[in-house]
Amino acid sequence: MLSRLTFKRHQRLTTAAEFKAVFEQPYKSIDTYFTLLAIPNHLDYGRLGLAIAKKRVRLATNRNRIKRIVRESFRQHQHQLVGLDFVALARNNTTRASNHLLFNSLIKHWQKLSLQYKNSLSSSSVVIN
RNA sequence: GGAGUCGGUUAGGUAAUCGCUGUAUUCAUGUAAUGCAGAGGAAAGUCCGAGCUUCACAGGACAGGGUGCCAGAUAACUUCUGGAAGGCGUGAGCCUAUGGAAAGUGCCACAGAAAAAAUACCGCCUUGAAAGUGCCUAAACGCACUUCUUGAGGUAAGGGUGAAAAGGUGUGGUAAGAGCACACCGCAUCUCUGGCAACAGAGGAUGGCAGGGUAAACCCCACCUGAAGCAAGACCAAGCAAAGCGCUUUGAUUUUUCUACGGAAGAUUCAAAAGUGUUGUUCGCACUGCGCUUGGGUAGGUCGCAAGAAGUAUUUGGUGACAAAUAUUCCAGAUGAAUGAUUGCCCUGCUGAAAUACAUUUUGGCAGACAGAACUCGGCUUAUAACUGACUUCUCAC
RNA sequence: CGGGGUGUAGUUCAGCCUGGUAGAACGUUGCCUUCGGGAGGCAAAGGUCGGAGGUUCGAAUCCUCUCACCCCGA
Repeated sequence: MLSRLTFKRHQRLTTAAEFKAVFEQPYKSIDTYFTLLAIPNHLDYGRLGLAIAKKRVRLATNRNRIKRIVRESFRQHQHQLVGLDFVALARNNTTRASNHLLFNSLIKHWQKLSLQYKNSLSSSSVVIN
């Protein structure tokens, strides 16, 4: 099913309740450009929400650019992001960085968060056993 | 070539791969495939003006707000076009809330005699008194002159100011002076001529001048103006829970208490205004409890939502803004918010190097701005890359 | 998206409506007091009034444009 790299509406967080859930007790990954939050969603695909604050990125053009980059990166790496809900938050430096830098940063975030998720899965299974 | 003024155009292109939103068609009805469409000149600031929607209505008077040379354009405007006047610039050009200060009120710091109707300080002039000096005389009177002295009158020429000082210059005139008179200039009023008008005119007549600035101070005059906004509003679905407090004034009636016997305070009943909405007040209109505090529920979907004061082309009218006619086109509709990412080649600009026929070629590097629709239009303002046209001025060459 | 408000010493605010001198408190610095510090007393410094134009003789104040920040709204 996930052989194609699509990004459809159901793969996005749309309601306030879904966003609130992610902010409750997430796995975090932070660097100079982004703060990423993630929780398990018990689905066989990943979902992404964007929270680019107007306070952090003042111009609408830049906000749109950052959102597109995050979505594009998520689309390309969605195979390793199954079963998680993500929320991406922008930081102060994000506006000044080039597209290339942002892509590299995001790749590291995906790896880190998916690793955390897998570790927690294995540890919980050990406890059950 | 330098400096500058006024416009105009475009908003990098293309290919490959992977995506996003809407819509049409197809089928196996889906997390599908294919086709088509998919940000701007400012989408921005929200500074104006409209459409549209709601508020039982958009009605009157006053208040409040806006605009302010004239004529026109427009659905409308604080916009635009053409013209007038004033100012700035060598010039091309640019700027101007540009009606009224002889309707009234206010303000004009400091300085200055005075900041507005000059009882006008100093000064100047005439003159009375006083004092002094000189002449004369026996002395006084008298005459002449003087004054850190003083009274009365005339005067607005001059006066270290100030942003601003009461028409200017000259001549006459006078005790000194003054539009007091005259000449020229300026000003005001009336008239004539041109212009739809603002206004213009070294046209004519009259007037000695009519009394500073400020109206983006109040104000007067003319014209305009209901309010809020698509989170307006309509519908569907889901859902809960209500509680407490307060509610004026006047008149009359009955009654209780206090009393300095005039009254005062409280309660009952009735009547009248009443309360809310209509920007403020009032009349009018509509509705009938209203206000405050605490608490509870939902924040999902559909419509509004894109064929319009629409775009493009041509013709005609007009100096122009613009209008009319004909033909033709359908051109974004998202909602934690689509319109993108990567790479190659080309294009444009800047810059380095090399070659030479000295303004071309080759090659390398960097850059490609400002910025993202959120109901829709017409403007204004601000941000901003490149190309390009016309004109002005300066320098050099011919 | 729409509506509204605020920008003045280092900080929190007056002054603006009604135009001519920018002021208060806290803080800072210096001196006094104390064995020393704190508290207290005295004195001083510190301002493009967010920015740019306009009106006026003169603008923190009036008008226009602009830049930040804040608040409210199904």
